[in-house]
Amino acid sequence: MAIQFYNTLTKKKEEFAPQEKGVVRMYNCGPTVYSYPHIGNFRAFVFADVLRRYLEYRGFDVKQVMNITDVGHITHDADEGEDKMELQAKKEKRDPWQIAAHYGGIFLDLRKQLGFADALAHPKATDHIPEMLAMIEKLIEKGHAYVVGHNVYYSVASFPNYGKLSGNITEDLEAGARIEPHPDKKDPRDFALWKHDPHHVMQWDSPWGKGFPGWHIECSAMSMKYLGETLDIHTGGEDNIFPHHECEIAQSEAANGKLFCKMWMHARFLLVDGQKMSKSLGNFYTVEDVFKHGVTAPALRWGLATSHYRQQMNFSWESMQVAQGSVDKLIEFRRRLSDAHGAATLELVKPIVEKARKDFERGMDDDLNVSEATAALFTLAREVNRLDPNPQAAAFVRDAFDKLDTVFNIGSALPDVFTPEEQRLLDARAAARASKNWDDSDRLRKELEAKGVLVEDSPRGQRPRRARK
RNA sequence: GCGCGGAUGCCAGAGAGGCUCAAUGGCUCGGUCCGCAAAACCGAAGUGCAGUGGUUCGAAUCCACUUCCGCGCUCCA
Repeated sequence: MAIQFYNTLTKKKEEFAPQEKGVVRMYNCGPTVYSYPHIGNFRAFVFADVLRRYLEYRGFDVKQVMNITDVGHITHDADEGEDKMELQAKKEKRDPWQIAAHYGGIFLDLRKQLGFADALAHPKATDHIPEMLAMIEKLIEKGHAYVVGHNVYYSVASFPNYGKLSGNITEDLEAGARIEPHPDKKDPRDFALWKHDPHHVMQWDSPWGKGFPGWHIECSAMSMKYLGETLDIHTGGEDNIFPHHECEIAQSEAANGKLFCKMWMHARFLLVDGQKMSKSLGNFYTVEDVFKHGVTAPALRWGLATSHYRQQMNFSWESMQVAQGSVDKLIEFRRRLSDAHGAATLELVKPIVEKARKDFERGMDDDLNVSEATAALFTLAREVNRLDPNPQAAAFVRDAFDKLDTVFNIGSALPDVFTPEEQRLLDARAAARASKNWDDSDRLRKELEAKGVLVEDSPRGQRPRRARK
């Protein structure tokens, strides 16, 4: 069966077929690094990572680029209000460059902690000013942009397809009464490509004077630089659909005369207690907050990844606990496979594995139906546990499971490590058990538990593992 | 106003005409194993797919209307 994804552009599921056989060019809208990323941000990023990993699982060479926006977002309109970077800089009494470096670093570190596959590049807007200027000049040449004073605007009227992604048309927007006439703009829908503002801290020279790039141009310029004029997949949060992605299409297609992207995929918002996460409601959690609650990185990953990306997901601490339980269960399954001593043969186990693989792929092929895919993993675990495989059969299952887990990547193959002190206590407990000294044995187990090491006894001796906390 | 998406068992959450009188986790109860604990496994319980009407031999699944909820419409992943 072919891989199908829901395309925001066509509003239906479509068979996925990249331009170049076996290669996927994917651009993910990344964070604006003005503050700590929250788990809602990470839902979109985890979605992008799982998508990338599944495509790799399916044998594609995925060229993935995720930008880091470190300039240019303005709090209100493309013309007024304060740049968020600069606002935060004032709060922290630092300059915007420091803010960008600081939070950008945190973002990359969290990616690592959450087990993200490395992207081909994480281009920063500030490193690509020349590319943006070149694109703006091209747009002016082609008559899609115009200069007013030291500012440059994109002329929406020059691009008839404007609105094809979001379905927004001018009249509707006006009905929403959000568009106000602007003295410099020929059309209220027009948006800034280059802005002049003497108060702005981050400034660059341009043919139109000192200024800074507009809100959308970075993604057009950078995706073209790293991935070419036509992308196979472009992802982002649902809020990016309009105006951000609509404007990207307008800029890129006007500049290059080519389709900008074939497949648009958007992750829906993460809600908290049924409402959108927002600072004013106080239901705003950073990744760190979640870790502080004792949720492990794999569990957060799992929790964010295993509800369908096009479905609003309701975050709760209970849902995190459920995710933790699921992850622990699968990790435990993986552990047992390394320690198998049952009787079931390879022949018995093979059809179970085959079925799991088939079900897993059928689910993921269908627009990343993660519920079906994870159900296959749990069924695999239960059926294999029931059979109790011999070492050879277990090794076969283990290899298959590890392959499947490259998609959700809960890190189940990572061994537990114990400190010398913990190892000493474990040895002592093993000795106590050998002489049936249950009092010492139980005492040592408690001691180990306090250190975060859980010990389970089996007919073949004790089995220690690190508590997932 | 315009445009999306949703309402499934105690909870989370799949299923999009018959193979599903509802996958998979969790929860509860009983059991196997077992020094204890844990894990694993086995079994049981519970409900009937928001409501109404329709299409059909047959509907969570299609159509219509109703009710409720969330999101977008230049801050946002």
